[in-house]
Amino acid sequence: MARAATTADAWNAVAEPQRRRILTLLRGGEQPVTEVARALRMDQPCASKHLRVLREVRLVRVREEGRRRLYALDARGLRPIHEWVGGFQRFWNESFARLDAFVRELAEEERKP
Amino acid sequence: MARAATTADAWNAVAEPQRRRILTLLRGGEQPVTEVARALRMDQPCASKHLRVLREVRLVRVREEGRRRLYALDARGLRPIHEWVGGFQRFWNESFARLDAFVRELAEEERKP
DNA sequence: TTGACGCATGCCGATATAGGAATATGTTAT
DNA sequence: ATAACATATTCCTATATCGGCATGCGTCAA
Repeated sequence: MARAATTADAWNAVAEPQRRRILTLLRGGEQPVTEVARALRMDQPCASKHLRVLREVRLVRVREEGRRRLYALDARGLRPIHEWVGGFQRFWNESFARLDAFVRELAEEERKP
Repeated sequence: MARAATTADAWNAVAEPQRRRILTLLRGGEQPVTEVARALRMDQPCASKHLRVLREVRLVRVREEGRRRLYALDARGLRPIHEWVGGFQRFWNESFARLDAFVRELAEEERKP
């Protein structure tokens, strides 16, 4: 079995930094492809392809307006990610506490060997 | 350019469901490889490889104890993900009509700084 | 010492990228 | 009808998976 497709789910789609930049940009409102490309300094086919991935996992919606296609954010698919990661919240604070304790321990041993 | 390595960052590491299951399991405390494999019904080499990825992106730490290696959660790398996704929180509960309103609000604030 | 155990790594195969260039499709304007 | 514009798609190449399976390599026990 190969690696999961980027279109498999929001997790895979969002693992790509360019696509995250697109989503961030779209928080400012819907944008046509060319504008996305210009704002993020990528060429148009590249933007189209990333937007397609985002569309397939439903993180963006498209609206046709004349010859342009306006892409808009649909962040609902990010919610499960936020919730899953949120389940670790207490562990990253705890990690700091443990690390601090460990570091102090080391310093203590250093002082009186 | 090919797709980013799974070891490129926490985003890519965590895009794989099996690895997410491992992290969830490790919230219950450190575990040796075989135990991870048993609990998640994967074979040992598979567990080892996933754990290696998680180790390379520093989402887990290893501690050697005799012939076993105890893997422990280090959730700090999840924090940036939580924060980034959290930036979209206001966008997923609201209906899209409200979202439009919000966008206009932003534009308004932009106009008069 | 000889196994048995715990774990990591190597190889294979099928699949899927991301970006770049060229091109196809479709819409508006002249 | 034709040109200009906006977007999507196709072809290409290099690279990296993920799971199975076999194997290598320390470490502990009899």
